[in-house]
Amino acid sequence: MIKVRMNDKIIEIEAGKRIVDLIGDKKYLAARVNGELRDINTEITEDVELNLIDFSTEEGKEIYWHSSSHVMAMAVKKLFPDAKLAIGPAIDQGFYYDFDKKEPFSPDDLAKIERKMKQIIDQDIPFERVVMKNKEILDFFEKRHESYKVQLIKEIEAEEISLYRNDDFADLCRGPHVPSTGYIHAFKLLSLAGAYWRGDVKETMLQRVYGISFPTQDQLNDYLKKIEEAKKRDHRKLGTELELFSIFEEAGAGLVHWHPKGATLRRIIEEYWIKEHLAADYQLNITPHIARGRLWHQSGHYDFYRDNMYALPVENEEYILKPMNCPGQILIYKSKVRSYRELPLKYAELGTVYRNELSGTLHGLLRVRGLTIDDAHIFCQPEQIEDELTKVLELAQKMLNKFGFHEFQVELSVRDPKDKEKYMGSDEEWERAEKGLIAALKRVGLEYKRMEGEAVFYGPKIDIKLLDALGREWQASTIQFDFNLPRRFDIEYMDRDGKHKQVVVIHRAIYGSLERFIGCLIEHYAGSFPLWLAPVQVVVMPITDKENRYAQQIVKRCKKQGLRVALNDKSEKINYRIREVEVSKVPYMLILGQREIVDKMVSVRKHKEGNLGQMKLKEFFSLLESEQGGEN
RNA sequence: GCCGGGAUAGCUCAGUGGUAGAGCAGGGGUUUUGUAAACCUCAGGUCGGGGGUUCGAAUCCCUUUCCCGGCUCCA
Repeated sequence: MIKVRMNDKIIEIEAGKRIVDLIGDKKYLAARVNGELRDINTEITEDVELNLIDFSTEEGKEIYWHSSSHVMAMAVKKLFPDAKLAIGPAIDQGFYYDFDKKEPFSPDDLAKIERKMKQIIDQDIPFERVVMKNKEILDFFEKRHESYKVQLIKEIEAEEISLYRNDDFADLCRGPHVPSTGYIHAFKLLSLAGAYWRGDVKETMLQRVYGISFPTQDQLNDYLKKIEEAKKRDHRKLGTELELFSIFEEAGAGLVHWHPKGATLRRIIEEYWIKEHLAADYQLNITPHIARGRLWHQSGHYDFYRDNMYALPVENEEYILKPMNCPGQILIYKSKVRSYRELPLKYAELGTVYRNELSGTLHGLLRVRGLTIDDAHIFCQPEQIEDELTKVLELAQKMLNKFGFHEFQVELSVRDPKDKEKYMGSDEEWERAEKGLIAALKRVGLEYKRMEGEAVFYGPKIDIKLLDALGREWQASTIQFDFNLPRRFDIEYMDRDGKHKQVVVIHRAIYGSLERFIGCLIEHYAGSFPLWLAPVQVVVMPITDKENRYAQQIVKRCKKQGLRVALNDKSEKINYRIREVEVSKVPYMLILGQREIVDKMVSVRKHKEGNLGQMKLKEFFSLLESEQGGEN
């Protein structure tokens, strides 16, 4: 007999029993055996401590989805024996598997694969772990003509490698897996996509199938429903419905046209930005949209960014439509000798730039070709770095919070320690910059993820990412050191000791771009903007035309109060108009009938909440004032 | 840019080789309305663009633009 401590209970069993035999139901998918992840098909031969893993945990989900991807691959191999297996991992939400197959999958194939998966699940085929010597396993997959697996094996240094078998299907895999295919209950294949082998453009394009699975049908239904709900928040859909913006085929891809309501929203966001930046000692400047080619040669953009730049001929010279604001701002800095007394000097600009992004990457407002960066450049001395970075992070936090963004992913991108050659700047600069970034993150108390080797060649950076309705990450704020431009432009200041010294340049943006930020904002609020952002804040509605004059007076007083107000006096029933305004997501309606005229009141209806009853107009104004500031 | 799927009225969508449709939105009229859709009526489309096959194309083929989902890229 051996002792097993399982989920904090100790039981005695005979040696050689499998973990799964100790468990009653199929809830548990795998286990940690003395801390190590194992299949629950594993036999127990000695005293151990077991922690059972179910679907509710991150690990559980990963195992479940990974096993699901094996089931999908099994089905694909049965239906299309020529398809070669590439990789099939679990991802944040579900799983995928990449196949190399001559004929791409058609959407109809998904249904076929699903049916075959169902059969495989019904057969409840065991997942069997097999450990082989490196050489053996190589032969095994070579015989099966699984060339991608062969490539992967060749890169594994371990002497023994595991694979998982289900009948005649086998996949190179570390595991663990659920004990048998019957553990996969509710699943759905979601989409098809092309994906390069190893994410490399020069490699073969594989066929990727995405799917999701859950232990119960209800969970699957909930998930699918959630996706449907998220699609209703899509900023592209809401942008049209709420008349915020358009992107026209006839005008060009990725070029945003702001309608009056969208332009109002954007103007409010810009005005808030200006207010905060002036308060934080930034100075505003404005730089031109085009500049001579030689400027972009000097900055280095011409060498590194040419493919993304739009060029235009001007007389006998090439001009460039600016893809960035840095060179212009730097010229302003350099327009005279700067003293250390001026530093830190902070230039900010809502700079509209144009970038020739690959057509396949464009996405509503979130990825465009013409964008306005809320750009700023901080010129400072080395010893000012930490304070300045801290101020930027504080400002970013404050401003993002103002818009209701409280949770965001923060990434610190540093250079690849193994390949220091490919970066500009000295070791000293990199170390100082990185130290400053980390210290600032610590000072403002932001959790962050360190991204080794993700820095751009000219310096380390911090990125803050916002999520869209479907949970996809989009970079908003960014704080980047630049060791390149100060050298290329000889950006200096006169120090206290009378010597010219190279200045430290930090690029930073808080919104990232107005376009992307507003795209995320629309999805964040699902189009129901808080009062301070709503393009129209109040709609005044007389019930019949007997109240029109009173309504006009109310509109006038609202305008005088500084509200964005509209009158809706069309000859539709009041219920019709209430619905009309309700779906347009305007925060407040004032409904005026004979009663209101007699009592000198307004009847207030709040978006999503309904009738708040009658009040004096002054009371209404103070009600609005209490929520006018947004969050903070 | 690459892989796959798309594009029909302002919007959402039906229409698989034989005279282009619906709902909503819009115009006109009737209705004067009390907290989420009154009624009648009218108008609206080179079926994304170009080329081809066919007696005949929204429908089949080619091409191009744009969109969607991924991949890649993201100074």
